[in-house]
Amino acid sequence: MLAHVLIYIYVKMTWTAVEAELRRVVEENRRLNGMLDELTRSYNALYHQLLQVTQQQQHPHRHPDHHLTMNSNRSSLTQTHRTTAALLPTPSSATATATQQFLEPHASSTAQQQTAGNDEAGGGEESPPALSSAGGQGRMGMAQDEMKAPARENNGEQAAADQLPCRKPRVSVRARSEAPMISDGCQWRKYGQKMAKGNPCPRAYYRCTMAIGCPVRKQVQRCAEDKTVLITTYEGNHNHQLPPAATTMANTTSAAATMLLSGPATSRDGAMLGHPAAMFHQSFPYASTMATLSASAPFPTITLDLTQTPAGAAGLLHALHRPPAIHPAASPAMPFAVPPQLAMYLPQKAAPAMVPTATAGLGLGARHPSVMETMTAALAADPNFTTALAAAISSVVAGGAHQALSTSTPRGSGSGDAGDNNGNGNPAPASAAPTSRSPPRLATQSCSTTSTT
DNA sequence: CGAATTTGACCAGCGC
DNA sequence: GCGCTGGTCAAATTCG
Repeated sequence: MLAHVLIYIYVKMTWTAVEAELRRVVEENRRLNGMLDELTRSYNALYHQLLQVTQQQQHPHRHPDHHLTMNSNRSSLTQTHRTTAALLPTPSSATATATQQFLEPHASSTAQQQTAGNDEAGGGEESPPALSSAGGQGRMGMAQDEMKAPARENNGEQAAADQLPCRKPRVSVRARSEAPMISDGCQWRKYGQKMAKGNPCPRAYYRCTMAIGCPVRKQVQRCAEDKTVLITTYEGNHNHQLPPAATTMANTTSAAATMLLSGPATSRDGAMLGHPAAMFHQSFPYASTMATLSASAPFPTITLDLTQTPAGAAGLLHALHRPPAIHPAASPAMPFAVPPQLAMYLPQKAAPAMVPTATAGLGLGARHPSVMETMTAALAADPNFTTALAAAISSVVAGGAHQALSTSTPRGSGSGDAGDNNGNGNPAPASAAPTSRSPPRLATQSCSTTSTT
């Protein structure tokens, strides 16, 4: 009898917690919907402005200079592939296309094909199915063309890419690490080392060996100014399934890049008020200090700087776990897409992985501690964060990840998902309300990093 | 002995 | 055209 009463009380409490969480999620969802409407309206306005400008100017080669703001880059790069906004199907898809094109001509062409049935094939190069399909299929599709060109033939592909106005984009991660190379879950084989100009430290070249013919390369180099800073630059798309550890890093970079692409540079542009960039930047003002995008020729490069102030790093981590909703695979309704380049890191199974209210960080960290070591390094200096981290570890150790997922412990452990969310590494937007950046979230993120140290 | 790393050579792009 | 630089290759070497 007593057991029944206890069970009843337990269920009651749990239900109350669930209800509270549900209300919060609904509220957040409403807020995001409003944001989405706002974005759509802004894009419509911008689209018409762009059309007007295009009609007025009629300049085929408008932006020969690569050193432009991100806005300019997008437009110029887009125009390089196709003839300006006249081809842009709809404001929303156009934006996605522009973003994709900026980073990956291959995928952009696909996106264009899908949206407008236009088969320009992105300036002549082959156009794999790419990101059109959600998650891993998209990635695998993207890699198909590259699979055709193992080893040597990659040169040919690269040569073809070289002819493109927009070469393969890169994702660069700056992090403090004593290790010669950060562990990102993939297997790499060193194939070269060079002394780069202006840096006493050699630059090492690695290629992914997790699959035959995987075209992904990465460069590792220590920062000249601060040799404790390790700069890792990724290039290319994997043609194979990524281990969860790899997807972790991937999610980090992809989320940051997504945020970035819609962010800093554009927000500087007054005309872009209402742009998702501006909006996201309002939410994550620190992002501009943590991530930068450079389209300086020939590689557009997204740089994630995890070496800066702990507060900023923590903020970035917050942000990194927020944008999943803007990933096309996860939320096709959003008007802008994750960069295909970064999509290589995205989870193979996007939808199932999107566990609501789950904080990616915990799952990531719980599974692959070493992956987040760079962030750990950046964050370790913050005492408050360390405290939160310790709390998170305690809760996880005590309750277990899955229990943490259950709503029996309303907020704190509720943010933890040590489960499959990893594949995605991103929490549902509902759990990522800017206003509800609760310590548990921080803690869970830190948790992922702790195990690395 | 096979796999991984090292390292000098080669090639292509770019600026002058 | 020439030199510089980044990126890659492949033979030699090292490692497990």
